[in-house]
Amino acid sequence: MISDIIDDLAWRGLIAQSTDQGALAEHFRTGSRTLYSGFDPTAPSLHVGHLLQVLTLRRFQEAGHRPLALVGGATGLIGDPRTSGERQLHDPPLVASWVDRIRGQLSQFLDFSAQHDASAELVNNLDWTQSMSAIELLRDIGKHFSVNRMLDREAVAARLASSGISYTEFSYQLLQSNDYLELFRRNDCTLQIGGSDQWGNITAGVDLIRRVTGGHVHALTTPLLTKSDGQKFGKSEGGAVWLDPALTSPYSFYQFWINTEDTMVPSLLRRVTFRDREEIQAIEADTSERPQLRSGQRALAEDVTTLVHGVEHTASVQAASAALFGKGELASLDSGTLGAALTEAPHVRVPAGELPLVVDLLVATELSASKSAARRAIDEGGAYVNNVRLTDAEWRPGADDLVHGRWLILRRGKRAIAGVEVV
RNA sequence: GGCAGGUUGCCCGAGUGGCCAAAGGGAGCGGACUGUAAAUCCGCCGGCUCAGCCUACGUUGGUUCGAACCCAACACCUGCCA
Repeated sequence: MISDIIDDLAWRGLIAQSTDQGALAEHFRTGSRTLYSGFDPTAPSLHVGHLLQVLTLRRFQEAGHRPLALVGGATGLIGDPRTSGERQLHDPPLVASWVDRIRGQLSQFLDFSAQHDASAELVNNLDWTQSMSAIELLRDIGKHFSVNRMLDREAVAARLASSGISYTEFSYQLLQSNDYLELFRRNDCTLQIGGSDQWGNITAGVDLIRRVTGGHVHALTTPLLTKSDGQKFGKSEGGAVWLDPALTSPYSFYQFWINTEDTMVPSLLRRVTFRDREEIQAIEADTSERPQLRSGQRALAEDVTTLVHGVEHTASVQAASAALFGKGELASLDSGTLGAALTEAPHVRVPAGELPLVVDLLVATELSASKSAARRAIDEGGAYVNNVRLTDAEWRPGADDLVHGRWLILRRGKRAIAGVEVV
């Protein structure tokens, strides 16, 4: 157990902003506390961007505190203002189905049977928001909010200056603040954590609690993960990296972390793994001395994939990655190893007989988005079959080209590999 | 409600009758280098039955041999006024 959780978070680079850090540290040093973080159901799954919050809840729990994971069944129906523009409202039944899926995902990261007072709990703000009347919201909650201050919030200000903002989204802050108030009353919850973009919403809750109850509670935000060029972290091949294996396969998930750029390895190891300081510092040293070994990326990918997909899947995708990206010839792998590796990677099955044109196979395996893109890849010298560069877009593989009589290994560029199994 | 401006490809943005699948930038992709990294350089970057054709510049209709560009109506956005 970590004796000083706040100190540990600071070392890990997980504190972007907080209310009085001395008081916060003291608060968590002197007893088992309850904290929460909220997750709005805006999609059927959480993605890697949410991971930081979930794992930070877990760190608090491992330090003996009680985490509440809130799913925004109510706030998800409203939508937190984004600078980019008004969100599209989703139908309540759809949001409800997302709530269920996200509850399941959250539950795998926290311990619900913990001893003492540290057992985690899942809560849904729809439970207390649904029954609230308009009068209650406006009189009991709204009266404590200054529109002047709400307008100062970055996302709101940006929207006012550009596309405008609906009353619906403008009201979001009231609901989130009320969540904090509710959890403070029900569970003596005294800390809310979130991404640094949530600072305004969280401190609004802190203020509300003080005004309504006189109570003093805390706020802590984690830095948003960004790449070295300032780009948003967590996108892969144009899409989000999801935690749901049906949306992002464990193989792709593992590959995402393996491809982490060197400069991000130290901060990610600290932020998303549970290794201790000595170990992380050793890995960092090794990564800077012998970066080509990618030991930091490997540790990172292994740990995060294990957290999200479990030990077994991690072992499978590690073996697959080692086979597909190993130095040896793919054809020298035995049939079982190759088959297992290609099954983890994206793959398609085609019937024996005359095989499709290679451009069609590139599309079928989603290595290329269209036939034009596939032809382009071949023209540019970026497409390979069985590690041999293709030169003819009209090429059609024959029986002789199959490895072990039934496999074709397709590759686009250096990293994207897919299998074709002839059955 | 009135007046003005705007709506272009994944994003930003130029284009105001034929030379426009549409400048430039970003993102993305490939190649070279390397380490499944970053940076850099080069190339690509709507689709297809690919020397051609089809879709596309808010929507619908019109003018024209020909429209992203002109006209009309509608929708939405922004600003100013009420």
